[in-house]
Amino acid sequence: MDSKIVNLKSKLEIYKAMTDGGNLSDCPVRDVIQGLSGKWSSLLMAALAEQPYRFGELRRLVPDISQRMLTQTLYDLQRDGYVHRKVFPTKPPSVEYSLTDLGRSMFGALQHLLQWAELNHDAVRDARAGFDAAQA
Amino acid sequence: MDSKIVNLKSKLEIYKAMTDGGNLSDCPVRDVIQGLSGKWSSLLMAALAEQPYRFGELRRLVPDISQRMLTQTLYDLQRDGYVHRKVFPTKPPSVEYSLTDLGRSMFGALQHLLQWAELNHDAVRDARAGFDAAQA
DNA sequence: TAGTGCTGGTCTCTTTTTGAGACTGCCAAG
DNA sequence: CTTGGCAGTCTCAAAAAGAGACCAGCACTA
Repeated sequence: MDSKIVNLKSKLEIYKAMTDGGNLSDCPVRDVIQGLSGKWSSLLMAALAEQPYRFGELRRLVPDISQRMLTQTLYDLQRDGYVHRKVFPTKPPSVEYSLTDLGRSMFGALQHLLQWAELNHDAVRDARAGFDAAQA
Repeated sequence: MDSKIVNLKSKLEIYKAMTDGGNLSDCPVRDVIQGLSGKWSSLLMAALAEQPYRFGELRRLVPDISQRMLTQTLYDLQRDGYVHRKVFPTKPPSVEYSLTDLGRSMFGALQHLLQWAELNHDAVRDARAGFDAAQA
């Protein structure tokens, strides 16, 4: 049931990479993580990891995202090289979004976290409930 | 150099877990991911995975976080059960933050993503630069 | 021929979240 | 007696996100 951790850097080194020796505003690791830490990024990555989707399909698949945020999140994911945007010159034109190789590679890493969330969400729920009860 | 993926669910299943069969606003997986998707959560988790820190130490360690967001992010992480907050009754009282077992477990999963970011940030940078150039 | 709907968005307005920084109370050192 | 460290809170401004109207172009329908 455990997933093996192979060749990971020490925790110390990971943290160092995120502070980048003081050059905080330009730290590349934080820069990359920032792009993934939006509210909708991981959800859309998970959807597109399953299969390519069109704009309207994604909208129906994730009904509680606003059109504005769907547009913008897809734009950001495309800009960072995770998502490919292909326009078909039909009438009206349709647009298909799919993962790039880089996107699939990144999702391979993100997947661990999503998996953890699925396996442990009741522990988090319990912690939250207990904390709120103790505060009251 | 590759890290082995053991016993991961199919991509389809992960996405399904995030949509939870239509029960979107109450989906536990999205709920958990939401708590981690803040701007500072992963950075503070990485710091505390290295060693316990006090409030002021964290503030100096991450100089570009505002005091308000440091307080609030630590509060949220504590509420979700990842972080333990221990008050020492010195004068003035000092407060130490450390990871719980749940927090360490979660960081084990998060670590893959941080590691990926470190290994691939130049690819993302390149993609971004290329995209911006193409837009201009 | 007028109305309806689908395509993938943009625009504006309001609400929420975040950031910057002043302020608190307590105590110890200089 | 002023200064500084401790761990925050409070207020106000700026940025981000959400809600929903609106756009052009074409197909289908009545």
